[in-house]
Amino acid sequence: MERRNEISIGTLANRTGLAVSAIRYYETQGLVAPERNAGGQRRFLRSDIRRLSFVMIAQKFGFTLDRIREVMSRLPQSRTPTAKDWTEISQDFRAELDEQIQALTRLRDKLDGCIGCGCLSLDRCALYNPDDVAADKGAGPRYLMGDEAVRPED
Amino acid sequence: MERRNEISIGTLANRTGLAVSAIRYYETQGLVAPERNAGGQRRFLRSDIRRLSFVMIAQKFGFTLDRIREVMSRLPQSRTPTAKDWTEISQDFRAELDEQIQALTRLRDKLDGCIGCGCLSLDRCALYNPDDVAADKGAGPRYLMGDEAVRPED
DNA sequence: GCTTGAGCTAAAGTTAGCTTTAGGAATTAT
DNA sequence: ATAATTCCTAAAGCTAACTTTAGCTCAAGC
Repeated sequence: MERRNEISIGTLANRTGLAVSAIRYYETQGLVAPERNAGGQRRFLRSDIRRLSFVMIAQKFGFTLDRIREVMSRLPQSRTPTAKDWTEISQDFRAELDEQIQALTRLRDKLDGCIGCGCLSLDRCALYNPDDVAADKGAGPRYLMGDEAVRPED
Repeated sequence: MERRNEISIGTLANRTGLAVSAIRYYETQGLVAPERNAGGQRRFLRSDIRRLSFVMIAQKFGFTLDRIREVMSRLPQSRTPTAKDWTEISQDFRAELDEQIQALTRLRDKLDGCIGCGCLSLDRCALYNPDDVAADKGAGPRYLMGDEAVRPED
């Protein structure tokens, strides 16, 4: 039975458009924390619809689930988050999003310079500098170029 | 022996900062196509330094290896690419990059509206519309919200 | 001419973000 | 009361972009 203010995973899936499997996965990642009923089935709160909507929006912005969990951890634990609570953490994202846009724009402007000069591979190229976009999750140094031996005809 | 204009995988790795294993992987993905010497070892051209530099730059912009291979396939096959060739395909990227920046900016502006109204989860929310950033590689519908049952206190 | 470093292949492992599968158990509908 | 849904867990699979490992060969230096 779905009691007032309690919903099943299927209902939550329908409301959010997420797959049931995705919601279960989000639980393992600490993004929602449903209770269980007598039969062991998950019982979510209606406010979890908003919670997962927030997750989906943040993902559209390119944030990782880890980062999203971090930001959401700033929501009050003791009570159901209000509209104001959501607004506040949204502003955090807004700031990061701005940075990301700016980083991408800077990179684009550098590329413009390189298109002009046609080098694209010499170590004096502006793209050489790693003052870049986002965090590269991969391992290793990954620096660009350093190709002093390339001659014009290469 | 490294003959004039032929370099080993190790040399290429040093010049680009890439790991040897990454270069081998790029070969499987059709991003470079080295020849082999008598002993079966890869022999790259010096111009491959520029090729891989281009790959690295494009990756910074967030392009997938598949997309990069596609764009690079427009380079001349019959001769070593000139600076002008590189400039031309760079402009393709430049255009896509612009679109991406604009999409992100639009999304940010929508978020601004939502921060203002504090809804963040109602189906009249601007973030509901999927005129979005990039292609979502994942499967499934993935629409946002549609949460008519959420009441103010949720 | 032999030791050591560089290279080779094939296969398995890694992270993120999920989905799919298999085999049961709980709910809901009739 | 029984059939049809829905849900459960655990484990394996998937894509991207690589790395790691194992076991072996090649090439370069002394």
